[in-house]
Amino acid sequence: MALSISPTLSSPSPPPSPSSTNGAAAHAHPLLPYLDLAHYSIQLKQIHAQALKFPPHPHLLLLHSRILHSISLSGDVLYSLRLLLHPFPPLLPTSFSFNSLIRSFSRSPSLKPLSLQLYLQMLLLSLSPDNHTFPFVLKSCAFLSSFSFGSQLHSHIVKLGFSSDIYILNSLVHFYSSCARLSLARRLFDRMPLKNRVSWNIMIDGCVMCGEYETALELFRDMQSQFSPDAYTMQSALCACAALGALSLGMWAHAFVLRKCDASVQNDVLINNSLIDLYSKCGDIVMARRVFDEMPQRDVTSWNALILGLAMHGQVEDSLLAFVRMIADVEGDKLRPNSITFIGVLSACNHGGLVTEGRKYFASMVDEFGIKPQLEHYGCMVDILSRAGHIEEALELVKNMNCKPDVVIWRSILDACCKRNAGVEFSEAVAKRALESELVATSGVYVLLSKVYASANRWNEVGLVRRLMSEEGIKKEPGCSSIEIGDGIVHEFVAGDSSHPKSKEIYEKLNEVECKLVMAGYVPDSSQAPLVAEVDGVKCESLRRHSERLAIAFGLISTKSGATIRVLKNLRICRDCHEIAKLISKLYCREIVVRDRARFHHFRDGSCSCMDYW
DNA sequence: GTAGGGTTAG
Repeated sequence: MALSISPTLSSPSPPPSPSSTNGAAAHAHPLLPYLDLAHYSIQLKQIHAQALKFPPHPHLLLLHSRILHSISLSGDVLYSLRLLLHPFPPLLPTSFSFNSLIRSFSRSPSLKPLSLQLYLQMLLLSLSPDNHTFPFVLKSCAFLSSFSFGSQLHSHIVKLGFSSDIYILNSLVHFYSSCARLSLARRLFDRMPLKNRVSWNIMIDGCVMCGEYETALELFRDMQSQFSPDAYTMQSALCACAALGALSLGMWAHAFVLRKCDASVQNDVLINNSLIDLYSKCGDIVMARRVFDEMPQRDVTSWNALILGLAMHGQVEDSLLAFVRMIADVEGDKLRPNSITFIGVLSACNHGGLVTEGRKYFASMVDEFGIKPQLEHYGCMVDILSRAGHIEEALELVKNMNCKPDVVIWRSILDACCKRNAGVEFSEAVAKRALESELVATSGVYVLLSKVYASANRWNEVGLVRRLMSEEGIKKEPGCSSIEIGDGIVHEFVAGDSSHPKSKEIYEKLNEVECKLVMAGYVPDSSQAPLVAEVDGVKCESLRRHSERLAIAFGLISTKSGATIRVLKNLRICRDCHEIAKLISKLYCREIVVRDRARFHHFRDGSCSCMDYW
């Protein structure tokens, strides 16, 4: 009996070119062409209802599979799941129907765990996974970082003879790098009998995800002998350059997009967003703004990147103005801020010390925009309050948080206790909470606690902290600064470094600088370096060797007069180096840009863009 | 019917 569509059914217009991949049998049924239109989910359900009204039909099994597949594509995964588990009339589950559902589940963040369950269910029903099954399940494993599940899948793949399927291999490489097993991913990648552009993109992105930026860029170069980069490739390359923070490298990557990529890549929103981020992170906020102004289309992330970039560079007013422009729809972009927008806005308030505005934006995020604050928002807010001296209010906020405070939040408060001399006992209590909330012990809290003791002149306790650290095998992260000189070569310095070939000249320059500074009235401030003081014996000597100072001195002797000196530092810049950089910028007529762990400092004519609030 | 893309507190 032929199925017919009832007159009351609101059927979609027939597709322009009915297609099916299931061979002649698929074409045999008049309903099948409609089923490819996955987005007609209501109509699909109506077709399904019609199909159920009729007695079993020779094509019903096929029809059921196709309905399930198409509905799962339309996004109504729960309907598909019901269809699979409670089919009426009884439907024999097939690998195809399971694959359809596993795919739907692998695309939804909250349902990904269920796709692993479905895979197991498939095995229990003695259905054989095929070449389509594994990419979907591996995608879920990658997202969930389920290393053990994915490794077992790898064994199944080998056992079932799929080890040379390029889709499966690419999915495996992606899975291993998502689980931070980069060497496993790389081994698999290197041994692939055949690689395509996607294989390279996955491997490059894997390196970026795992922080292997130089390797990512090496692979990027290697890839080009076989494939031209696409938007995915460039996205990863730009991200690697941004993380390395070297401006000339970033400019090279931008030039690459402009010269070697077609218009679709150049106009890609994600690529342009990455360029805004790249220039912000490489210290050129003017170029970041230019990319933003000139990009053909913008989305929320474009605005977020601009707001965050401006905040990071201390252009607080412009950052908040960008937020106002964004919500006022001045550009006609019709965008609503998301939770990350508020990270940017609160971060701007924090860098500018704007407590009242910070409170206002935090409240409006919840009341006006209905965004539930996350740990990161509380982190910003606690930092805004405590750095401005409102430590009690910060603690009150922590008490009322909807999530557990992490070590970052406690460290913010401890940092404020330290800077504002909140009292040793109080600070000790905060340090205790910070240490308790730390999953893996790091040096940060100990360093702050030692500063608390140092500012109270309790040197015995400073020694005690040091002993505790060494007993627990915790080492202070060494300060490290880098500077890129003209030709793109990056020179790296650690505190007290004398390994650079030009070390002698660097220290001579440093002596010259300090003589000039002393004559200009500079007095060293060693209050922030209690731990180093003990190591080196003499405080002022240790301050003189801070890595950022060596990098700036090297910049002075290696770049032409008047050129901007750009330095990257892994830790926060100390107060004394900050003071020195301001004076150097004036005495030597140089702009000095320092990116430290938290933000950019632009030193110009004796003052800093952070207005000494950091 | 199959693989790969972004921004986030200190």
